[in-house]
Amino acid sequence: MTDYATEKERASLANASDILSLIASGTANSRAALLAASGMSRVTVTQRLNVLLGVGIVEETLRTLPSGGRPTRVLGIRGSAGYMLVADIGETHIHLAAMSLAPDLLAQSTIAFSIAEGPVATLQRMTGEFDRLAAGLGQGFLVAVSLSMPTPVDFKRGRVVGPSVLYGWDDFDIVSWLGRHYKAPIYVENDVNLMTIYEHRHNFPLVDDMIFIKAGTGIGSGIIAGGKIFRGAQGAAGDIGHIQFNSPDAPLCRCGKLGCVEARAGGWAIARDLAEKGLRAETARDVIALVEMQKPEAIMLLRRAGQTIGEVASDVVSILNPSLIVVGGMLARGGDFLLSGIRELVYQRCLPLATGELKIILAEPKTDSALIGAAHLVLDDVFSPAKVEDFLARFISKRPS
Amino acid sequence: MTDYATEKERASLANASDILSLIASGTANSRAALLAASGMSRVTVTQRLNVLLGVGIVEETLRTLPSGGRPTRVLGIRGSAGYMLVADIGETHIHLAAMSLAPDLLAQSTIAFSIAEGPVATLQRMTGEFDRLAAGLGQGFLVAVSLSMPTPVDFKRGRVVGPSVLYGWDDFDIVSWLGRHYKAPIYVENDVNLMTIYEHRHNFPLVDDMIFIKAGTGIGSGIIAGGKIFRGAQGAAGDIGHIQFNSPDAPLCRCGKLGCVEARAGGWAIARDLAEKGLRAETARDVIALVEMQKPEAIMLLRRAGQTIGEVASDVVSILNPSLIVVGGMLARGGDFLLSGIRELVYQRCLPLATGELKIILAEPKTDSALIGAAHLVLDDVFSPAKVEDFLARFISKRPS
DNA sequence: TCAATTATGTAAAAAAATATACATAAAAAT
DNA sequence: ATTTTTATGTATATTTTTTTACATAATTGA
Repeated sequence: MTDYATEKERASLANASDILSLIASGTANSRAALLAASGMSRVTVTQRLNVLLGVGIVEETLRTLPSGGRPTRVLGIRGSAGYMLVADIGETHIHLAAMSLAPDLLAQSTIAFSIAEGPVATLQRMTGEFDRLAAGLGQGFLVAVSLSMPTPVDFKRGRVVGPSVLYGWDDFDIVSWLGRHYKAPIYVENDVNLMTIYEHRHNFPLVDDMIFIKAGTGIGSGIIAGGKIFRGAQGAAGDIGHIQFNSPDAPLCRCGKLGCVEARAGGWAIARDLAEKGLRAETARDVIALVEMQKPEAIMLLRRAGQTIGEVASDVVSILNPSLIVVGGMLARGGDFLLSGIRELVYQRCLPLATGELKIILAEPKTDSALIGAAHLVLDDVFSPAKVEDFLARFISKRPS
Repeated sequence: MTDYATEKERASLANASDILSLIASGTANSRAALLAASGMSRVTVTQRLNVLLGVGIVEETLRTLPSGGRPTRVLGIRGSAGYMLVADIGETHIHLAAMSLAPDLLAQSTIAFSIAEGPVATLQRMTGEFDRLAAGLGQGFLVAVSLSMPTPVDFKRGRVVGPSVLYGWDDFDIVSWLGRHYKAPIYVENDVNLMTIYEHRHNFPLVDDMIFIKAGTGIGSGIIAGGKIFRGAQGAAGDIGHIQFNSPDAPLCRCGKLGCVEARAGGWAIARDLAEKGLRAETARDVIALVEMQKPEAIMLLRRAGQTIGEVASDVVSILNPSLIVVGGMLARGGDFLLSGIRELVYQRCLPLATGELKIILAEPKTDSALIGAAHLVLDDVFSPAKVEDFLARFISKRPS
């Protein structure tokens, strides 16, 4: 008898998946909108939605929308229906967290990390910490694990690729390793792409074509093309830090080439130039500290860095014609000192057609944007039309009943 | 009685639209594949497919695929089910054609054109010529009209945008004007994007991320990102001709800026430099003629142009990480003299991660690739899941019965 | 040649979805 | 307060789709 009921439930849930996807993506957030968006009859929508409400993956929010008549009751994913484990691996620390499906931070912690540590030891310590965080939540459904890496990542294969600052991680099969520990999808993505996803999903969900530039110790960017993150063939898209400009004084980059953007405008390059002038600076943070102390040398170099970034940004604008550029990373805390140079070069170099509607703005300083981006990445993928059915199957079989 | 039958037919056709879309996109090309791809039952697929075969929009091709058992009968759009009117507006001529849905050339003609002529007079002459071409086909179903423009185009709005070489076309509502003459969708797109679509759909349909560079009198490019043409916010994406490089000898560009790629490596720039050296050259064609005559000056300048294009191509590779770059346009007829410089700079400047799998090749010389691209654009859009239903409705109401 | 394999068609029964018609609910507009 | 408007629920008849079961078709491989 129970078996029969479960069978029934399984079948209903499979059918309900397209509705769940519409709700999760924000395409439709009410019964009326679901009717229009799904093309199904009201009876069917009602019935399937009730299944989703019944198993607790969707909820009626407290919010309503005025409609001219009876207000629309807003539907949404139930944040507490499951949790994600996310981690942002930096160059000195790893920031770990458990997040709800809202996505909201449920619990977090930070552990030390050395780029020399190697993947196995690191992942072992991470799973230990993840397990501790998860235990604090009590029972719950693990939706996915999602990692932010400070290196290029081949997203499809779930691996660090290319010469990386992380020793021993190149081509290490992170997904398989973590897959032995967690029976849930594992995502691995580059930190700049995740910060880009955060800015897009969290702040500018309606902008279809935008760029996020991270100006920190290094310089990188992420691309939203047609509303989706664009990764390129190897996941290396947006790598603007090592675009070269010729000039008589082209400085040597840490990649071994001359005149890279990063060697001119990255935090480490500015720190190098400041040190030459006798000021103590090693990191992007030090540079910003000096700028905030109004040191003229630091301000001048940050302005010049803005121009260099503007030079490469103008290439990006000519090639991609975005409608928005968001500038983040530690150097963005230098505010207009950085931004004005970027704007100057972009408006000087690009054709009016491309700059007419273009906005170039600063990101809010936010230390955990990659972490939240990692959560958004999970939600976008797990609830996508192609995968939502798998999600639901896992959800009903694993949820505490 | 006939009314009832028509009602029935209409309803069946609306349901059959998703199957038509799968066939047209190449996602499924057999009954078995349709079963798998559509998720519908065999009975339903058979029935709907029979409707499509019955009205003559789909056909069983002569081709079969070995399967290990009974061979798969391959399905496809019936080429003669309708025709498209396409035109490639160049700077001195307009190339017009009627094309089948294959897409194959059914009839074509060329008329003179002056960039000073203005849109109304031009479109009037074009419709006259289109009507003549269509009359030669006898009765038939007009699927769409599609135009290739030698200027930036805002595809969504169907208009020429930005300062253009065509006087009076800027912001002229081409779609509305032609819409009064033809009761069919009207498409207007930039020629480089259409050449890009041609290369992608015709030669490299499986490549998801590629760039087409047109090196002719001017220099432009088109971007395929995630398997689709990428246009950017204003349709200006791929505009690499006016990316600037600093150098002491930066030449003046026709856009008014100094040091643009086009002013260094465009056909007009090379002709300018050749003329300075006493050789007679005005167009990209003249330049290639001199190269084919083995004139050392011309070869040298073409090589150098290749390096300049390689410089901007390396920016594109860093930003987009494509897996293929196709180089076309008149200058591409210079073969390795152009290509080697491009390759040299890209491999020198880009990180191995981005260049490891990258292929850089020449396009086949083909004068009507924009024209065929214009046809592919129509087919991709008209049979897209979102629009295929409209297509079918128009098809049954207008087809000769 | 014959078995194995995959492709494809279809009748009949069962299941699912829709259309129709009639409800109630909760706000804004009057 | 009452009407209007939009949101939403549901029983019933009807229509559509799927499932099941049994076919035939056209190859490859033993």
